[in-house]
Amino acid sequence: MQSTTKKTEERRLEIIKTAEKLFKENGYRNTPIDAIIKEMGVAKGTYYYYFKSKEDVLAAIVEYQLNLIVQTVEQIANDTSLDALTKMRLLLSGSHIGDEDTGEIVEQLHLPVNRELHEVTNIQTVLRLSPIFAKIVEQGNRENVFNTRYPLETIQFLLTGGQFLLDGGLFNFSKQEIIDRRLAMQEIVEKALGAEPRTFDFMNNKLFEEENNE
Amino acid sequence: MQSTTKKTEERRLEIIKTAEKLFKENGYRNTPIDAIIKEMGVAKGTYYYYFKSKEDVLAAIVEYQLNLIVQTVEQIANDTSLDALTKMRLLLSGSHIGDEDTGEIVEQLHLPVNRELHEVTNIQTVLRLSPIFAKIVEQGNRENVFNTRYPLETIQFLLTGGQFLLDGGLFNFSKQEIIDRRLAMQEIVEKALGAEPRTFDFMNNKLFEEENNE
DNA sequence: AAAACTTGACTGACGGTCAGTCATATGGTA
DNA sequence: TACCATATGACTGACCGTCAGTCAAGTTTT
Repeated sequence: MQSTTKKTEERRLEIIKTAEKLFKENGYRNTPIDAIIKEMGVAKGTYYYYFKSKEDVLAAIVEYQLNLIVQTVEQIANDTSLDALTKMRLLLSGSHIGDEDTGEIVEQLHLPVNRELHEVTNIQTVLRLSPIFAKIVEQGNRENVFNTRYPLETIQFLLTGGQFLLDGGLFNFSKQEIIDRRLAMQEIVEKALGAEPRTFDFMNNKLFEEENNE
Repeated sequence: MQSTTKKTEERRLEIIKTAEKLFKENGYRNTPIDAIIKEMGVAKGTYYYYFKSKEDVLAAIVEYQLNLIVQTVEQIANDTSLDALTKMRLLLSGSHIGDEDTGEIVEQLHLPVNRELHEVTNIQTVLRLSPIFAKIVEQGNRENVFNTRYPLETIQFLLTGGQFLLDGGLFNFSKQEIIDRRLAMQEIVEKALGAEPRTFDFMNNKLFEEENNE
């Protein structure tokens, strides 16, 4: 029973990973299920034994990626030895939150062809991360580095803005436009959370290191 | 020649309106082009004479609706007799920006079935309204009621948050959750624009009048 | 033997194409 | 003015290819 379950889980994961790869290469719409099963060398029915629809595997991909991220974020958020600002720095310094897993493929993600992928990811990201971040904000309130009346709602708003406007790949901004928006976002975050100006400088650290690369 | 051209425009609009109606009733995906042409009593080819794809008419619907809104917004924004805060009040008081045209149908729009409709609408709304609002913010800076370093980027962030989180129908929030988020949003807007607290009270006026209805 | 898993041919829906029809307009000719 | 030829734009609907999803039957595992 255990080995079966494990095997089943493996198959499921194999489909997820294969689909993820193909979706990122060619886009969700341009990837027929036939392509996935051909790549895997299995029959159509096998796919539908594990997933009930095409969208279903999309949701699974997002859930899988997001679980990894949530794990990391939660670990930091729950570390009682860290103050709120340190937690924020660890979570937000460098580039986007979602980068950890997707990493080098991020470029491909920005194809207009991948709207479906983004859409689901963005919404889920906001919904799952906001309660965790809200805890940190509350901690920051207690530590007197933040001053926020509605921690959850505020962080949810900020995450939404950041996710959809910057990380989501929905808007096709140029490199410079992204920089401008990230700088503005830092100010908005500081003001919204009631933190001192420049408290969130770490959000844009890497921006200037990489600025001259292209 | 003129009458021909006009007739052409009418047909195009007829398709847009028919498609809009069916999309809102049954969702974008669940509305085959065959349904649109059947409703109109024309042939498939007629549709493709005016639109090159199914997505094409979606974009046209959004463009049409948005043009109406942009017109209204621009009129207020360009009124030299109004100060920035009055403009903001006129544009933001009451409920969502996008309500003017969609109005009573808003409920239907919240079906999960209409993601495609939202997505395009949301993005376009942000892109087209942000430069106009930015002008108002700059005016507010000059009038010393606002204090914003990055007017365009800030307003774009705020619009994105508001649009996707609240107006977009992407998140299925309950009535109470929406109220909480709108209250939080007011504070964020005030802080981000550097306005005095409660300056944007008008954003949530109608909230409390309607609160007891359901 | 039962249950879990796999197969792949098949179906139906649907987006999109295209050769062709028809009414009206334009314009040349006598 | 009457007549014919040519062009144009709107429209038709049969047809095609793709693809998500089904299912009855087979194979493997427990």
